[in-house]
Amino acid sequence: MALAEAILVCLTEKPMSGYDLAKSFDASVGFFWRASHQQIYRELGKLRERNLVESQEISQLGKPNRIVHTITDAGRDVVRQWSLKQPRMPAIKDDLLLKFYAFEDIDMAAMAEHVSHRIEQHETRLLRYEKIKARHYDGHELTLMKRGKLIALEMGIDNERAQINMLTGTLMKIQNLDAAD
Amino acid sequence: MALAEAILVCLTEKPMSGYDLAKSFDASVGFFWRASHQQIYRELGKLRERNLVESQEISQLGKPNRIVHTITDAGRDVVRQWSLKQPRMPAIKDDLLLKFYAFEDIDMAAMAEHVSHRIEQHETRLLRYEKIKARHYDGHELTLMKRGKLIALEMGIDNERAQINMLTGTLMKIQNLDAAD
DNA sequence: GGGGCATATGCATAAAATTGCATAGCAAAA
DNA sequence: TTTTGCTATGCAATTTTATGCATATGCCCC
Repeated sequence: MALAEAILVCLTEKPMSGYDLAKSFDASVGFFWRASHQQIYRELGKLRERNLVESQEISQLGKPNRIVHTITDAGRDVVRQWSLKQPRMPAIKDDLLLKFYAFEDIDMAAMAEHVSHRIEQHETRLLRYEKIKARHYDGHELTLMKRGKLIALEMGIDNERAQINMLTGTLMKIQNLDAAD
Repeated sequence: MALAEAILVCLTEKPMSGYDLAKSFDASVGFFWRASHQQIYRELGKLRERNLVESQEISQLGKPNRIVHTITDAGRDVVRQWSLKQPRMPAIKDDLLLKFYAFEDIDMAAMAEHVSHRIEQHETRLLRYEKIKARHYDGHELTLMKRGKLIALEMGIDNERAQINMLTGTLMKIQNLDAAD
């Protein structure tokens, strides 16, 4: 249900087309809310019907027309109301953790591989977030909106660091296990 | 798709009824894979059709009959194959993080409330995991399967601690922001 | 004797998410 | 010159997840 809110939140910053939103989801919001362009287009239709966004077609030379969506006052109201509600605990669905539960029926070398790979992915993300922080926040004047985003970004950075630590520890445990046999 | 595998993994330990599985999902596996009993019953039907589990009805006095499901050799094979595949990065969907992106349209007191509440939830979980560890693992002889589960449990514990740290830092940032205005 | 709780399984429906397909024009590289 | 990639939007089908309802028995407590 909160895809609607995720889109509205993005539009509080500036009007965007579906394509912009999809990119935005890939780049920034995507860390904590993933959505495909199909989902976004469908949801935009619903939002328009509920009068939470207004849509305007803009002609472009050499490119297909773009439809730019602007959040309405009613849309902002929905965001405000939603912000008061308790966010629910995110449901984790992690294949990797699950594999530890089948330790007897599993290839241990593959398992170590998986963990190493996961560490690399978190390191890539960490690097990306740190670059964003350095480029867009350090030494910049911060509006209230930017402060909020910065906090979220720093939460992301903290989280990546924590994951890397945890997984590094896990990798050592697996290797010790291997040595003991 | 991996609900099937989650169930099979649980059944590698011992045969269980749908009800047992649902409880198991609530208690242990549930940290990284949540599923309702309806989902589980439906999936069990599919697993039976694919001959990955065998089901046997057992009469009980005073209680409804229970249907106990046992993993087959084919089922174990599926688990083994699945364990070789790279687990995908879990998709995070977190309302709370999203709210930081709408900082201008949001009630700051409510925000602090949300973060505090989230901290409490993580503390509750942490306590539960530590209890399980003390009761079932510390000072016990560890089979290979138990070692795997212990690693997963310790990952859970690490994770809860990290979340609590992160959120505590976040709470302070929000309060400083408030004081600055 | 009634209400609530735990055991035990399942259907029906609705909402949400994923995946594949389709279109269409321009630009740059191979 | 063909292919690849980016901009830009969307339908259709399927899968997954969530929510509410339905049933049946027995236990414990008030």
